Amino acid sequence: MRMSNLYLPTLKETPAEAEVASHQLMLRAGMMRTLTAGVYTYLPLGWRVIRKVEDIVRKAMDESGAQELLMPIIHTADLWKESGRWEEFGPLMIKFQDRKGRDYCLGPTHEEVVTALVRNEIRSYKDLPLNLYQIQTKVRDEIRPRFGVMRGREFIMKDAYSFDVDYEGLDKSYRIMYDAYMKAFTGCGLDVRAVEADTGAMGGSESHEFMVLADAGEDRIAFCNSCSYAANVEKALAGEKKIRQDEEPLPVEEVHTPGQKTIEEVSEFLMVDPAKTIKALALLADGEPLLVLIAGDDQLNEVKLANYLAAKEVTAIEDEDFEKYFQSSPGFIGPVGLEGVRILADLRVKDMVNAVTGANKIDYHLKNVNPGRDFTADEYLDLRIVKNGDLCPKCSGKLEIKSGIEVGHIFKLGTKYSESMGATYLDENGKEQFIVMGCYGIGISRLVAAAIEQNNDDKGIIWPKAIAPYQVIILALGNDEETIRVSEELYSELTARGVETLLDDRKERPGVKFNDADLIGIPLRITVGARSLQNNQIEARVRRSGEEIQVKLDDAIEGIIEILERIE
RNA sequence: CGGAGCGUGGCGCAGUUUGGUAGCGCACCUGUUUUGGGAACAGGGGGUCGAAGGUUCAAAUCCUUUCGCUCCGACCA
Repeated sequence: MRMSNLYLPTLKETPAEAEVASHQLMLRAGMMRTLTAGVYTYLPLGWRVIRKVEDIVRKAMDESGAQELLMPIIHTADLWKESGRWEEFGPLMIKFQDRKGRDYCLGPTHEEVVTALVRNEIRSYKDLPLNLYQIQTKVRDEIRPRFGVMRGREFIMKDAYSFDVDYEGLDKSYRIMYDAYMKAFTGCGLDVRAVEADTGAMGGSESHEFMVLADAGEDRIAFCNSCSYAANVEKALAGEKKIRQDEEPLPVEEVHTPGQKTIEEVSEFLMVDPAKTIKALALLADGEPLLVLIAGDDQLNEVKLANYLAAKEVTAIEDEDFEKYFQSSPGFIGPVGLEGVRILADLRVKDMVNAVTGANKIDYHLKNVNPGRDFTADEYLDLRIVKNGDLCPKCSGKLEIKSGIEVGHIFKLGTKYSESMGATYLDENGKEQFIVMGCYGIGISRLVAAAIEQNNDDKGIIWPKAIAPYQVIILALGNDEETIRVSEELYSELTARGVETLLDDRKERPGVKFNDADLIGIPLRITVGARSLQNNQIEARVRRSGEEIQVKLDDAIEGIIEILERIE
């Protein structure tokens, strides 16, 4: 492609709307433009990268035995009502009506549609296993779209659905997808880690997320420093740490703590370590009041709690509703003497000795509270968010927390959708059975953003070769005859050899060309200009390493291809 | 939805406190000279100051309402 003809509006300045590197660079490098929050147009350069990623993913899927199809974006409401997710997904879906007043939504995901398809076609165990996938635009009215294409309201996703006769088959299908995903991500030149994950709104049993480690990531992942354990902190279990307490339990003491409500305030006021305080959280689990106790220096993991309670919604009790359930006010509640409310406590609370907690009396706390002696929790379980340095649940190592971008997620769904939507087959005995399903997603557009997060410097993007929009960019510096002749020749020969090449033939000054080439991140830059043509040479420069190589003009094409082959 | 901030040519911003009829840099167009890391000079085009209503002789500026965007939380590929 000649850059004089390419629609590539690069920006010298960073648009104010963009905060993270990938968002800024996608705008600056002329890859995309904003229509409204979380909705973007891909310009030619950006779309080329998207298509590169799609092709790599498509190849990995096809090789795994999955088959590509294309499902509609418009979904009928009755399908979603069948699965029970019309209400569950609620405002996340863009809903609308047609001229007859019938309800629809734009597909945020396709379990319903694919299950409706398959239940009509699959009759026999002989038709299974089956894996169907598509690459398509998904629409989700995210509460807070952000970071450009990282969390858009409209995004490109590869979604696959597996159908098996039993759980053993699902395990196999799941493993095949797991491997295909690693292959696809590696093929894109990304450093991706698979981590254990919560199943969330998808339902089902086992689940893994594929994370690109990057500071801009919205997810926190716990890695063990000595074994292979890795999990999203939503899911990560806390290793049980027996705290040896040498202290003798002391008698409970009521202390006046006027206006001291938060753990920080109380621990500072009483001069005790926050780890020796008990945080009491007043919550409503599907309308049921609940007191949750965790150590003052821990945070409640709401996912763990909701999963344990099998609750749809866990929320904090609003200040104005507080009196309905408790005698005191927020900031002064505690488990001692509390009646009529279920108490759940984190395992760490169980071992605490002489702790501080609310006295259930405004402006008072209790010192020297001892679990078991002064109050009884209905249950002790793992409820906290793991922290840096926590024990690994699988071995004796320690956990380290890192940020990551979720580029893929795979789920063992089981029979959640086949049961609610009646997708069955006949087994060898002629008996009707529910199809066992799995679902598997890759955020194609997010993956592009993640790749940029992982590969950039102060000059711009540094594309991994596999997903670079072009492999080589030729800069023609100056408009003397020789420069033009040589760069044109190189351009047409490289193109003929199948090397995707950009020719910067614009009437721009050298500095502009150098900077644009760096900004759009083409892996290999070739500079043609009078300076080195004098010595019958052209210059090659590797974007990532900065390495500069003089290439003899006589054998330039072979030289360029050779360099290109050893670039990652 | 809760908290914070911002809307002024395509992009980045000043002007708003103290009302006086819109400005700077980049980009764009024309010409000349330039040409190895975002050129110089000269000339030029483009903005109902997010929108609506109000106060005033006069509103980008003050008041009310509203829309949009960004950031922090719950959601997720």
